[in-house]
Amino acid sequence: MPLTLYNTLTRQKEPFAPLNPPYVGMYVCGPTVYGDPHLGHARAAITFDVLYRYLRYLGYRVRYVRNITDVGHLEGDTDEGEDKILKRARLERIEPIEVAQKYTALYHKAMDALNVLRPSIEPTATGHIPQQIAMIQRILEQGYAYVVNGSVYLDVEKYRQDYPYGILSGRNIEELLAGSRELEGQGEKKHPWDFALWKRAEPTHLMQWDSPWGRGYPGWHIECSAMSIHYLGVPFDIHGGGLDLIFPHHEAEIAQAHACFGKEAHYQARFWIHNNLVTIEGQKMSKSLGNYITVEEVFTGSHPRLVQGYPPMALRFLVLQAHYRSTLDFSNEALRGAYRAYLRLMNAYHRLLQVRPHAYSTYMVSSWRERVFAALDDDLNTAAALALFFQQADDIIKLYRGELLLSQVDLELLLKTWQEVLFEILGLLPLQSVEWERWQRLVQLTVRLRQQARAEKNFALADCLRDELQRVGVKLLDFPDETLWEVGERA
RNA sequence: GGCGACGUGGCCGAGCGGUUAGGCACGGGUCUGCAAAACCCUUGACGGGAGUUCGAAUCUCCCCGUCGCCUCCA
Repeated sequence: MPLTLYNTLTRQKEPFAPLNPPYVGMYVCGPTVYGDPHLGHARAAITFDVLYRYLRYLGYRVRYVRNITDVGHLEGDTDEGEDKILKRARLERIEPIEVAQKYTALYHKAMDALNVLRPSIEPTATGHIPQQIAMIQRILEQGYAYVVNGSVYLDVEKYRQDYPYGILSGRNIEELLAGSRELEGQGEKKHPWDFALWKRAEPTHLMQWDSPWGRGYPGWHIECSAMSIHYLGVPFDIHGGGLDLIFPHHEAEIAQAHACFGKEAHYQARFWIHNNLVTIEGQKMSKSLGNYITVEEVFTGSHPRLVQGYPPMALRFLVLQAHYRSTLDFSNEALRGAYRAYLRLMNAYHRLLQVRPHAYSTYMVSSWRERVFAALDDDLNTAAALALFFQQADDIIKLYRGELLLSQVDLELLLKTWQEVLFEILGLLPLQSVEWERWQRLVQLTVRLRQQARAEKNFALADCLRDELQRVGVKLLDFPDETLWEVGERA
């Protein structure tokens, strides 16, 4: 079965096939770097990280472009709004570019911790002003934009005569207009739904560039069109982002692509993929509401709503346990559950590494493996795929103890599936650290000492050792003939 | 007001016409020096109502509720 993905554009799952196999062009809207990376950033990054990893696993040569937005995006919806990065710069009393650099670094740090692979290309908006200007110029030449007072706007009314505006979001312009609030400060535009491609800058505006229309800065949506098309051509295979970007951001991108390149642009991308949002106790998390939890806070537990901190993989696992198109409600309980579940799987993996093959198998591995990949192929159903691993986790200790048997071939296939899916595709990290080997030997020694104490009926000492091990996060499994151990939560 | 999504057992979360999802937590039992783990067993679910169907958590309609987008946001 081929990989199928839900396409927002067509509102259905479609088999994925690249335009120019084996190459795949994928563009994902990255962060606007003016604040600490939060749970929403983590979810989006992990979602598309898994898609990226899976496409590569399937043998595609993927060029993955994820931008850094380091300019523009006004606070309000009027011409007088303040650029968010500039506002941050003013608050922190640093240069705008320092704001961008600082938060880009924090974003990278957080994503690295979550084992999110860096994209092939990570372009910045400020680094691609010429491409944006060129695109705007061409849109003007095609007659789909107009210049007013040093600003350039996309003429949606004109565009609608030739292309469907609202195709991605399912929006109807008349209704949109009727239902929208009265907006102030839009005097320059011919119609309220026109949007800026280029904005005239006041002399005091800190970030501005020369353009054919005077000093100014790019509009809200042009950077993604310009950069994606610059690196991937048009149309390209996959365009991704958060659900909240569908309108107006992605709708505007499609319009810009058509306005610039005509029907050849073909909705800019074949597949439009959107991940759902993270909620906190059922409520939307957003920068503007100020109720967001940062990735760093999850690690340290230093947020009023967090009971304690958890390692990065707990968060990654939590994200993976939900389908990317469902909302994910974040809570202490959910995070704790995810961490425990992660530990259980990783302990099973380490046990699996120690299993010895036998002459024959007592159960089938290949059919299980097929079901795992069928889940991934079904619109990246990571939750269903993980569920299948828990099924196996129960059997691994039996394999280890010889209560179930696998042949060399089956055992290798099982191990390969665990490694490929859990680590390579889902991007989880195993428990090992640089200290793992040394740590393991110390635990082993302590376990043996306890066994000896038990043999001598020195239960006080034996229980003391057990409690101490528990405190550093070692869980003991006593069998009649041996004692095994695995990694648990720290007491 | 328009567009869209969703309501699944204590919590999280798959399923999209008929088979146990799964995870976390919980109860009883076996085992154990005591525990843990394991195993066995049990409990407990599909917001409400009507309809389609041999059969619905899954399709249709209505109602209730929640959330998102329509303004920057992943």
